[in-house]
Amino acid sequence: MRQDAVRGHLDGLLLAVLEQGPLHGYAIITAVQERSAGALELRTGTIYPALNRLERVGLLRSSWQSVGERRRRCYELTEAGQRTLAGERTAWIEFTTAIGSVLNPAAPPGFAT
Amino acid sequence: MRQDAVRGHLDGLLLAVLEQGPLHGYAIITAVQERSAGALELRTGTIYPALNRLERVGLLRSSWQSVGERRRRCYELTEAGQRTLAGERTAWIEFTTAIGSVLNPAAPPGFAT
DNA sequence: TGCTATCTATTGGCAGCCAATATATTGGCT
DNA sequence: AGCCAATATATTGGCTGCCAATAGATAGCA
Repeated sequence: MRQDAVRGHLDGLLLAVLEQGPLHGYAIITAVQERSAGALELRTGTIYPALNRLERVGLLRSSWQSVGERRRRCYELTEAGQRTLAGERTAWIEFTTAIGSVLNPAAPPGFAT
Repeated sequence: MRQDAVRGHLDGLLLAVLEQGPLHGYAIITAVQERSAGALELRTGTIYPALNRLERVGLLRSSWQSVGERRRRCYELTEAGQRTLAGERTAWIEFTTAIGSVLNPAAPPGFAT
């Protein structure tokens, strides 16, 4: 998988893994990795700025937690984030439909199978 | 549809529309537009450099044609281009599978429907 | 005489992800 | 005790690759 593959779809990925409950940054990376069967390996330089941006625009909310001496910053979806996630899913379908129909055109009308 | 949406998939689109026969640049734009039901509107600044690049690396071959006074540059797939197209289709499936499985996770094992 | 469609082409810009880098804790293995 | 991998957060600079803007030419129609 091309490293740059998530370009344009990162927000949707982040929102999606946070849908089922709060996660901290490192856990988000592993969650995306697991759910994509290892295909998508996000880097810290990719997600931390993105998470900050998503919080800044009100799609996420964060809070610091402590596990012993270790601090974690947990992110969770806001209501706006949930609505945006729904929009991202719709956009994803439109996107794959568009590209897919060019890449694999349907048989023309009247084409006998 | 985001304008920037084809990023990373442009080559596949160009190769795919050329699979069924040679086309010139302008016709490629309309072909992509039609096959995507209007969703994808490529610009000249997008495709001409891309077509040149694909020819330079041997995936396309071009020839000038004349229709009256008007000149057209027709592109067609080389054999390498056909092989690359097949690879692009495989990569597309892997890509959509990866993103899709994160965006819309399958029900976990044991989840009663 | 314009306006739209057809046709090719180049350049600069910039959005957005990544590599590299920095820092610190924790737990297991030897 | 010492080392290393895993866990955890964060920033910066850079580059890829598409797009907007621009340019120019022919053709047909109102």
